[in-house]
Amino acid sequence: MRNEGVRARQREETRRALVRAARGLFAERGYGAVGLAEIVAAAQVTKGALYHHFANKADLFRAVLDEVQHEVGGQVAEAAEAHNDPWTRLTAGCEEFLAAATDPRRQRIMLVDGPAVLGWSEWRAMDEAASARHLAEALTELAEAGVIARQPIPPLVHLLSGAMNEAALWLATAPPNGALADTQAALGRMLRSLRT
Amino acid sequence: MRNEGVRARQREETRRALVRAARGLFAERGYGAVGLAEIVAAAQVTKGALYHHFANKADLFRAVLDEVQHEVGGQVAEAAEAHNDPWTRLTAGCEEFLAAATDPRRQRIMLVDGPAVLGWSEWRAMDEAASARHLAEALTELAEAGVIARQPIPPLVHLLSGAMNEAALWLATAPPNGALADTQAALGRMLRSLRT
DNA sequence: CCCTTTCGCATACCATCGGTATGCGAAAGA
DNA sequence: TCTTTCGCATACCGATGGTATGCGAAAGGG
Repeated sequence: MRNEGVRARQREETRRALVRAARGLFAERGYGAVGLAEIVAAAQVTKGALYHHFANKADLFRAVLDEVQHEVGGQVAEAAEAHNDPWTRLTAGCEEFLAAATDPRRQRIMLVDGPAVLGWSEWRAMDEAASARHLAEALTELAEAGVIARQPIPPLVHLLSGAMNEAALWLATAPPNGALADTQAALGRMLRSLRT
Repeated sequence: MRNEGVRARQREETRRALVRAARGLFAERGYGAVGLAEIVAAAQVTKGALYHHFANKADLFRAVLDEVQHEVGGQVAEAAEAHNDPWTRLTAGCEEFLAAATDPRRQRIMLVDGPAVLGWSEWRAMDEAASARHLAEALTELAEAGVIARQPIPPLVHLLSGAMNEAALWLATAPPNGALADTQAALGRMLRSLRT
C-alpha cells in the first residue's frame, strides 16, 4: 500500500498542500473573504491542480472541514477513553470538546462557516459522523445502564451539542475572567441533572 | 413626524421593498447563492437604489437579519409577558422561541447565514440586543429571587441559547414523530434542574 | 412663481472571482 | 521503445459585487 509509485505520492502531496493552505486562510479570514487565487498561491500550485482534486470551492472547504472535525473528534475520544467509568467518560469528553472547539484555528471553520457553506444538514451529518457520535454513544450507554433517566437521546444530543458549540464560540471572544471555569461548572450541573 | 413630504415616503418605500425582496431570497436560497441583480429585480429597482441605501451586500443582509431577530424577540417577549409568574415566563418564552426559530423563513437567515456573513461577534451582539436579552433578564430575575441557584448568568445564557438554536435547526429538518414534544420536555428538564 | 439646490435613483462601466477548456510533459504500462 | 495515462499548468470566459456619473423631480429661498 505504501509508495505506489512517484505519481500517487506527488498527487497526495499537492492535495495536502491545497487543504493545508486553504485551512489556514479559511481559519484566519473566513470562507467568503478568501479567493481561490490566494489559496493556490499559498499552496504553490495553480487553479488547474485545485480543480483536478476538488469539484469546486465548497468541495475544497468540505475537505478542510472534514479534517478539522476529525481532529476534534479524535481528541474528544482520546480524552474519554482515558477513563473507565462511563459517567466520567462523558464529562471528560465534554470538557475536552469545549477546549478543542475554542481553538480559534478551528472555530470559524467548524462552527461558523461550516453550516453556511455546506448547508446545515450536510454540516450536521459530518459533525455527527466525526464527533457528536461520541456524545450520542455515551448518553445511550448511560441511559441503558440506568445512570441517567431513560429518555429519547437525539433531542438531548442536539441540545447539549448546540450548548457546547455556542459556549465555545463565546469563550473564544468574550472572556470575562474565569468564564471557562464558570461555563464548565454550569455545563457540569446541566449534565448532572440528567442523572436518576 | 408623519408624512414629511413625498420624498421621504418614497425613500422608505424603496428601502422596504429591497429588504423585503432580499429577505425572501436569502431565506429561500441562502446569502451566497443570491445575487444583487436578482434582489433589485425582485424589488423592482436598480443597483443604484440598493447602494444608495446600503453600503454593500452584507449591510443589506444586516438590515434583513435585524428585522427577523426583532420579530422573534418580540414574539418571545409577548409570550412571556402573558404570564405573571417569573418561572412560567421563562419556560413560556423558551417554548415560544423554539417555535419561532423553527420557522424556515427565519431559520437560515437568523441561525446559519447570520454568523457567517457578519461574523460571530456582531451576530451575537445583535442577537443579544434583540432576543437573548430577554433570556438573560429572566434568569437574572429568577436568580435574585432565589428561585434558581445563584450563579454567573452569562455562561447559562450562552449554553441555553446555543441549545435552543441547535434544537430549532434540528426540529426543522429531521423530525422523527414527536421530536418537538421530546425536545421541549428535555429542555424543560434542563431548566428545572436550575431550580434550588 | 421662478431659480437654485438637494437628493433619490438609474445607467454605464470596471475589476475580480469562481469555473472551464485545452495542451503538455512526465510517469506507467505493454 | 512506443503508447497511453494522468497530474497539472495556461489561457480564457461569464457573472458578480462594487463604483462613477448623470438626470429628473422634489425641496427650499427670494
